[in-house]
Amino acid sequence: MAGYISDAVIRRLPSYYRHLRELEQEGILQISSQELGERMGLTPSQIRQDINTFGGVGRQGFGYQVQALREHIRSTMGLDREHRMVIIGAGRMGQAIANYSHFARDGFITVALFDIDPERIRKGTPELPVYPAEEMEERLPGLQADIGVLVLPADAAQETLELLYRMGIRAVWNFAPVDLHYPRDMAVVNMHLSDTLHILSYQMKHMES
Amino acid sequence: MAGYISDAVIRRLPSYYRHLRELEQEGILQISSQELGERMGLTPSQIRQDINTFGGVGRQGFGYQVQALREHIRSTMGLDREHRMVIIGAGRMGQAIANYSHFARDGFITVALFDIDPERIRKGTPELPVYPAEEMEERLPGLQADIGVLVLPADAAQETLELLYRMGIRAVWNFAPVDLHYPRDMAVVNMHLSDTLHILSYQMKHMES
DNA sequence: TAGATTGTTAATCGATTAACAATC
DNA sequence: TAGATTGTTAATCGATTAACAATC
Repeated sequence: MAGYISDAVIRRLPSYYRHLRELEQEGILQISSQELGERMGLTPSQIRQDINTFGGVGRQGFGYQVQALREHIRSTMGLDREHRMVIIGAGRMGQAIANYSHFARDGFITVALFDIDPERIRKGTPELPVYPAEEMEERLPGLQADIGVLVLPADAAQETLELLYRMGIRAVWNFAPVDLHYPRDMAVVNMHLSDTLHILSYQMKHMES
Repeated sequence: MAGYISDAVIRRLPSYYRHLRELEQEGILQISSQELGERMGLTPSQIRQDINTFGGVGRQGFGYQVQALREHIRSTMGLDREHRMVIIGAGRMGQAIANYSHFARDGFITVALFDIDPERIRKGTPELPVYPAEEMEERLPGLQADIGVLVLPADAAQETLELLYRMGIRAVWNFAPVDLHYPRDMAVVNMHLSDTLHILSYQMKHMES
C-alpha cells in the first residue's frame, strides 16, 4: 500500500534518480540530506520530506544508502521493467529519439516508427523499421508496444492519440506542440520544446544584468 | 514598470501563447476567462489572476481580445525579437533541433553547430555549417549568437557552458542529462528528455486502471 | 555513550480558488 | 439600463521550511 505521492514530488523523482546514479558512479555509498540537498539545490528538510513520502530508507545519525535509495526510486518509477516504444513520425526528430541511446539504458526501446512519407519509410532498417502510417492498425498488435511517441504535426496528434488508444496503448509521450485530450485511463506527458525555449527567452529578457 | 511575475505563472506563459495562437487561427476575436480556462484546463479565476499579474487587458462584460493579449504575452516573453542559436553537438538530436522549423517561426534561428567528430563536421552545409569544436573561441564572436544549445554528452556539458559564458553567451538551452552550475547573470533551462519519460513510466505504473 | 542525522510535527509561505463589488 | 464578466480581495489549500524529539 504505497502512500499517495504528490505531483510536486513525482516531478522531482527523475532528478533524485539522476543524482543518485551520479553519486553511485563516483563511488559514494551514503549521503546525508544536507549534502544531497546541496547537490540537488533543495533544502535538507525537503529532501527528508520527499524521501519519506515515497517510502524512504534512511538511518538516523548516518544518512541514506545511495544504492538502496536509487533502487527504491527506480522501482517506484517502474524502471525495473522494459518499455517498448513506437514512434509516430520518422522525421529528423523522430529518428533522433529512436536512436538516442540513453533511453535504451533505462529500458526504453524503440520497436518501430511510422510515417506517411514514402521517402522516410524507405529509410527504415531491419532493426528500426519505418512502416507506412496506414499500416498502424495491423502492425501494432504484433509490436507489443506500450508507449506511443508522437513526433508529428500538431494537427495530426489528436487523431493519432485516439487511434493508439483504440489499439490498446495507454501511454503517450507527446512532442507535438498541442495539448491533447485523453481518457482517464491513459497517461500523457508533453515534451513541448518550444515552450521551454520561450521560457528561456523570458528569462533572458528579465535578467538582473 | 512590469510587476513581479511568479515562476508558476512564467511556466504557464508559453501555454497561454500557444492557445491564443490557436484561437487566432480559428478566427476567434475575443474570449472569456471561462472559455479560455476550459481550453487550457485552468479555472477562470486562475486565468484572471494570471493575466492580471502580467499586465492583462480585459474588459468587463466582454472578456479578452485574443490578438491584443497574444501580442502582450509575446512581447513579455521577448519573442518580438530574433534570437540566434549555436548548437554544440551535431549528432542526430542536434541536427534535429537545428532543422526544426517551429523554432524559426518564433524567431529562433540556428546560425551554426559545433562538434568534435570530423564526420559530422563534413556534413555541414553553407546554411547550417558544422564547425570543429576547437574553433569555438574564434568563431563565436562573428556568429553573434545569444543562445547556446547543449546537445552533447553529460560530462562535457559543464565545461562547455563555462566556455560559452566566457565568450559572452548568457543563455543556455540544455539537453544534456545533468544539472549545470552557472553564474547568476546567466539563464539556463533544461530539456531533460529522460526525466519526462521516467515520469510517464511512473504514471503508467500507478494508473487507475 | 555522545554525536549526528533522520522522521515527523508544527509554522510559514505561496499559489489556487472563491466571492463579489466594480464596470464595461 | 441590465447582463455579463472582469479585477481584486479574502479564504483555502498545498507545498516548503523550521524545529526538535526519536534513534542509530
